[in-house]
Amino acid sequence: MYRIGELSKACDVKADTLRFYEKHGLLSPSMRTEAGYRMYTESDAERLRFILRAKAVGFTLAEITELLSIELDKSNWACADVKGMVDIKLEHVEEKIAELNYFRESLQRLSDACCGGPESAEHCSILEALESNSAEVKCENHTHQHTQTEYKASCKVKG
Amino acid sequence: MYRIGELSKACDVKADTLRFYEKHGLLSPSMRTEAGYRMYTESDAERLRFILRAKAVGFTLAEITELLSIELDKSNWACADVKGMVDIKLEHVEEKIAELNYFRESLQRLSDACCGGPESAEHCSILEALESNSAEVKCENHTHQHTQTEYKASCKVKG
DNA sequence: CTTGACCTTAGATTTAACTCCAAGGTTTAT
DNA sequence: ATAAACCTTGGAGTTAAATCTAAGGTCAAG
Repeated sequence: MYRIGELSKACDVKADTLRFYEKHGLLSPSMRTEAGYRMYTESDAERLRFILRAKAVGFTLAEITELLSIELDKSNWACADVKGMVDIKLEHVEEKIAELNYFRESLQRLSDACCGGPESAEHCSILEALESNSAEVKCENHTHQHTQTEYKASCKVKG
Repeated sequence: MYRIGELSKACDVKADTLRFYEKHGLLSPSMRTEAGYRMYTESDAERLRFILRAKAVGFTLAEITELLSIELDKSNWACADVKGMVDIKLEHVEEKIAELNYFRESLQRLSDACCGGPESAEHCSILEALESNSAEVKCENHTHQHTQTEYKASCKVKG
């Protein structure tokens, strides 16, 4: 059992945010002490972590509420309805994964290109890395100085 | 070359949003007509698509600005600095991908469980699907009615 | 038995990211 | 040549998601 300050510290959110989530129906403490203090269980903490993860990948609180509402228990939902709902979310998530893979590949290409070798190239921005799908994308320092000695070895200047 | 309304329609954003992005340094039209109309090139459109993709996976405009600023051209950046910056973003993206995979697996498990067969189970919410890493997660309709006949066939009622 | 670190509520304020509005200039179609 | 459909700017308003403030109650330590 955590008091609001403890949970807030443990999950790196403000206590105010937890009260805000409660007011908006995302997360309510499982109990209150006699004095009215909120007491959160491990399962509440679990739910909070879910919310924070979902937020981190771009779901809005409204969408998260919807995700969390996917529960059959004692409801009158047809399981086909639930399945449909889940499958829509699933598609949504898969799209996001595809987009992130696109970013990852582009960033990787950019990272590999930079200081990766002595080859010359002009493709030195994210956007150029994105546009290009060739292996040609190489980045080499043209005019800029290297100030951090520990990295100098890996960066060769074109003569 | 697109006028603001054309680009806005093509990318499904408001013209106001494009002006907003311009004011905040994310995207400026490559030129203006004599009358002051904004004219966007294909490359501007490319940049806009990048912004929108990044937004969709949870980057803030400030982070996107930073991503877009990763350009070496004529700068005094040491390429090690740029590489460091890119690698940090890369880690960030990889974390997001990991989180989304976690969602995807959970949703998939939930989807598979629902209406997947006649077995009984109580694990019918996202949170329960998340907690569980066993194959036991099966969802079957207990008390709810099926109203959509086209789905009835795939849902078996426990007698 | 009080000091300081916690907690409570209600409500005001902030921040990011739009979104809208007013007053007016430009283009295009009839 | 004029109405409809564009565009311009500056500034105000909105929404989501916190974050802060004020006024006070609770609790463990010294």
